[in-house]
Amino acid sequence: MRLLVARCQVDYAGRLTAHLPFANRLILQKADGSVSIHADDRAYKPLNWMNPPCTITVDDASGDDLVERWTIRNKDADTLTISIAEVLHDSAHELGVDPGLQKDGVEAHLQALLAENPETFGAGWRLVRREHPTPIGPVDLLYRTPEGLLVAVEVKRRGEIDGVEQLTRYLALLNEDPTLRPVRGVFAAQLIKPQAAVLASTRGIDCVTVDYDLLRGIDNVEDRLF
Amino acid sequence: MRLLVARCQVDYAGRLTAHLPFANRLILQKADGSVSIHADDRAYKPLNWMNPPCTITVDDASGDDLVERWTIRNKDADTLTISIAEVLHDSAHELGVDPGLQKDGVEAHLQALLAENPETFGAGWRLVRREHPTPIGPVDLLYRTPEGLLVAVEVKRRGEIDGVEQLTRYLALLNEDPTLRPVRGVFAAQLIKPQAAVLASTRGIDCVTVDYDLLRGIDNVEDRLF
DNA sequence: TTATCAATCTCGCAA
DNA sequence: TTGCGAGGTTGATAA
Repeated sequence: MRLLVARCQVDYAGRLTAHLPFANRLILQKADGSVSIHADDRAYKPLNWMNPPCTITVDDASGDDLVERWTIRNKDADTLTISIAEVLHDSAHELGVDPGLQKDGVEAHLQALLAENPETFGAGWRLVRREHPTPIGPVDLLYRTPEGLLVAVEVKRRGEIDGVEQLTRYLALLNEDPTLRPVRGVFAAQLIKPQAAVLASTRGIDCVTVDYDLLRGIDNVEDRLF
Repeated sequence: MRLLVARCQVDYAGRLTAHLPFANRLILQKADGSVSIHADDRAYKPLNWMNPPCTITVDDASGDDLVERWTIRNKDADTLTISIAEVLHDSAHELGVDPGLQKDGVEAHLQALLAENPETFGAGWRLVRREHPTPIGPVDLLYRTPEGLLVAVEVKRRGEIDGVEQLTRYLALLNEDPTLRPVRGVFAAQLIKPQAAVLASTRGIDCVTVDYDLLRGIDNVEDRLF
């Protein structure tokens, strides 16, 4: 990884065109060839960047009163041009391959917990299938109630309007099949936004707010029993 | 901006929990207090980060064979813990405030061009209003055809299924108003994905693929005439 | 390769 | 403050 602190001007041309006037910035060149330009604020997002794979060409541009000019291109012919006027710091470091991030608590885990705990929705519910395939995508969870009715469940970490729309499309499709009909819908999330809840109710979809920590607790208790 | 290259272990607890085992990484501490941790690949996304505003506490952790332990917290009590075992590089740089990015070519510009060129959709079309307000959000463009019919246009850079859903909601609402009814819909984008086009046709919505460069050309020609 | 969907999304704007 | 939509979204996964 090369760390370059420099007074520079940056131009990007690709899906949009963007320009950064001369100022002091950090330029990061990584082992995969990627480049990013950071200002002295915001943790997450660089001012400009070029994702790998890309190629870097370095030109002498002393005629333009520059130390160097970098031209970085990817396969879509997007170009990032960095005009370096003054170098304030330049160092390189061998970091090696990163062992990578271990995550927990995402939607997949929530779905798995709900698959293992059908009673979250109602007494006597049974899981029919996870990721039930349809032509327009998989239904997260499909249950059968004690009355023998099918219920399609859409799981989100945060329940927003898009999720209700998605479930609505699944329900319309499932209810076209006479062997399944009638199929009800349940929108399950850790947090359901009011607008999503209102839209769901107009569609006849029930909302269930899920307590992730509680479910995980139930799961742990069951683990201990077995 | 402080640049720290160090062998470190990182733990995040917030919306999810995540763990990074010991390895050499770049730690960026910026003037706004934010912190990000980068591996030697990927231009855009840090492995871990904490957005501003946040507070950093530095502890001596020599008892754990560490140089330092940083604990970073935001207002939601998310915590990012960086355990630093060895420092390979440490430098600080005054960059000043960045003049910021100048952009062109986003959806807003596309919408402006379409507002100025109603004939893109049909001869004799007139613009009624940009950002026509409704209770569920603004309709991008509202036109009247030579026949006196209203047409709501949703503009996207890339036309996908969500955009069709959005326009459908607007049309349902507009058509509830007897003083406007009937209102047709047009989905306009630089590129319309097949799935979106199919969904639009089932909703009776027309699709128009817009050539941004051509429109901009027309615009330039008009500028010259005036 | 393409399509789909989640993300500690981030970021900006408006109510 | 919250909500909503765009983003050079990025990134992962399945078809």
